Amino acid sequence: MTINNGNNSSNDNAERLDFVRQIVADDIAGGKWPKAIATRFPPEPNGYLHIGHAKSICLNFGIASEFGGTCNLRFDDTNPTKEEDEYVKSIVEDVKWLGWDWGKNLLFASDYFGQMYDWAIKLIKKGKAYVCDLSADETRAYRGTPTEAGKMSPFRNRSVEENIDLFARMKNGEFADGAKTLKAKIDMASPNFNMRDPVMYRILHASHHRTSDQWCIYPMYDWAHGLEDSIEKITHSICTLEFENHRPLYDWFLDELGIHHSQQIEFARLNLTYTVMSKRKLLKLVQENYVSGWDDPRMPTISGMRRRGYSSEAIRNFCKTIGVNKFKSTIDLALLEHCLREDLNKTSPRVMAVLNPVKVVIDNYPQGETEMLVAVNNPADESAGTREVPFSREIYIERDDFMEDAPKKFYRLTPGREVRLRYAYFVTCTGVIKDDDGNVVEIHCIYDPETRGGDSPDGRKVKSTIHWVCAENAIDAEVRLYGNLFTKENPEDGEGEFTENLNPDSLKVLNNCKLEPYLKGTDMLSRWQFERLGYFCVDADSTSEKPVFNRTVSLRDTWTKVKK
RNA sequence: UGGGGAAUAGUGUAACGGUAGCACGAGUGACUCUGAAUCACUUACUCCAGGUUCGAAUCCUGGUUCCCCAGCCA
Repeated sequence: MTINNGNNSSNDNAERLDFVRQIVADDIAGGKWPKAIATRFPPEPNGYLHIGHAKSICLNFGIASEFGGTCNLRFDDTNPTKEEDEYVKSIVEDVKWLGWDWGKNLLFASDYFGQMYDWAIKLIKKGKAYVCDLSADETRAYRGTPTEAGKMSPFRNRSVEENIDLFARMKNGEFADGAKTLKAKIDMASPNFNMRDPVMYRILHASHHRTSDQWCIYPMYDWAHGLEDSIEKITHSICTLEFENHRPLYDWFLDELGIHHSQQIEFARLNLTYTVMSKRKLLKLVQENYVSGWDDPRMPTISGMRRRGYSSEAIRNFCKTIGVNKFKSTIDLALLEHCLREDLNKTSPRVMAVLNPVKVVIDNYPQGETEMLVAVNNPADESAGTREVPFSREIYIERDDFMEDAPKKFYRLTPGREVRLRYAYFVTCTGVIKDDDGNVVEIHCIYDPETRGGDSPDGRKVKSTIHWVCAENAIDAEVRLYGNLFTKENPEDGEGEFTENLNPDSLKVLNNCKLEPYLKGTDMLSRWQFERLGYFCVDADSTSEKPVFNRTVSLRDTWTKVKK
């Protein structure tokens, strides 16, 4: 079966299904689930969402919407020692920003603690669970090794009555943290460690961000997750590869309980070059101040990317492009940037900005005069219209657009050469003024009044067009240029910690940037293309006196390749 | 030296016994009032060895390599 999910551009070609969608399609075709299919995205609120989560979000919500099902946003909040409400808020915001809708189903595993407790009692009564007094160290020792079976806990054969009593007292807080656990009674000789009497509950006298001090015991992932899926009548429980070994246990709990049994399907998590993706590592970057926070624009977090200027459309297209598979792969960051530019090119209005200004004086232009010239807002979108840009005798151009001794391949401004000032005039460089150290501080030009608007009536051509900003009306701005956070494709490479591969030049702040006046008072997060430079967005640090722009991504640049 | 997974151009992903295709990247050229975008072309792939078959990336056998698992984390 193939489906066509509407917003794909490849016309009549039905999209091929990835292996997860294939399973869902087959299940529907075979009538396995008489009602609509149901998926869920189950984050633990112990960190911010990142681009890897976006892959999972797009998979789960995407499948639900393509197959006429539903997708719940469910917090897997079973470990109060690591979870916080701040994370819940950010996750809700990020999923929403990505454009997905969970309807009324904003759910919490902690709401099911009562039901889970009852089911644990049921297993105890069936003789399939017991209270164990072994310490964490002892439990590890009893578990055995890959080649040797584990040993049975001396507490494995307590009576049902004693287990029920002890378990109730665990719940009531009569025992210290770690003193006892509830374990499933399965098979200490199983080659799969997860089946060697896994812990179902541990004692934790910790305050939970939602249930406060109501519970002294908290369920472990393996016990809790399938129950959560079952309660919500999830049909396809999609998770990452490392849970493949856990599937027999997932199935065992649901079968022993005889309750709704959803199918667990595992896919490979996303890896991206030049970035780390584990929450532990991202947390370290935040806590040890390698970055300014979870939403630092260099972070692969959804909030960081949003602040950097990514559109949710670009992220969703990326997730669609990379596909879904069962083996470890690492996506080239260039593909993410391609998806970004593809969207931004269509949607971002163009504007002129000079990041590294040098003054140009047009000697034959009338002193004290200013005129308005018409500029196109977005050549990729005619409906974006035009705007007026002021021009006068003194302007700024990019320092990189001038060279005194230019190589043959350099066709920007150089003494004696005529170039076009975008939407303005042809100008010819007549000379430069330098300071004592030989740095160019001012460039002198003459202009051709006949070329107003940027075209020459005599049909003469210029080799290049450069951008500029009128000196008198320029807005001063700060611009932040971001590079890769790490210097290595795989930040784990090398013998040291991954933080040793941090790129010291991942942030460059430019304080003397000049923007055309059209940009005055622009909205937070609004996205622009600075012509010939890249895509930029307004940062939250902007003030009315000084706007701050983030460079989302540069334009593709064959010139720097030519320079080699 | 136990168990569970997986291998297709540089990267990612299709092909479901019948022409190994697509995207990104890289390269070349065209066009251009953004050295952008756009367009055209080029480049390069089935982990290995056997077998079944008219025909194998696909099925079988045996190997190789990589990933995951011994938290009272998820």
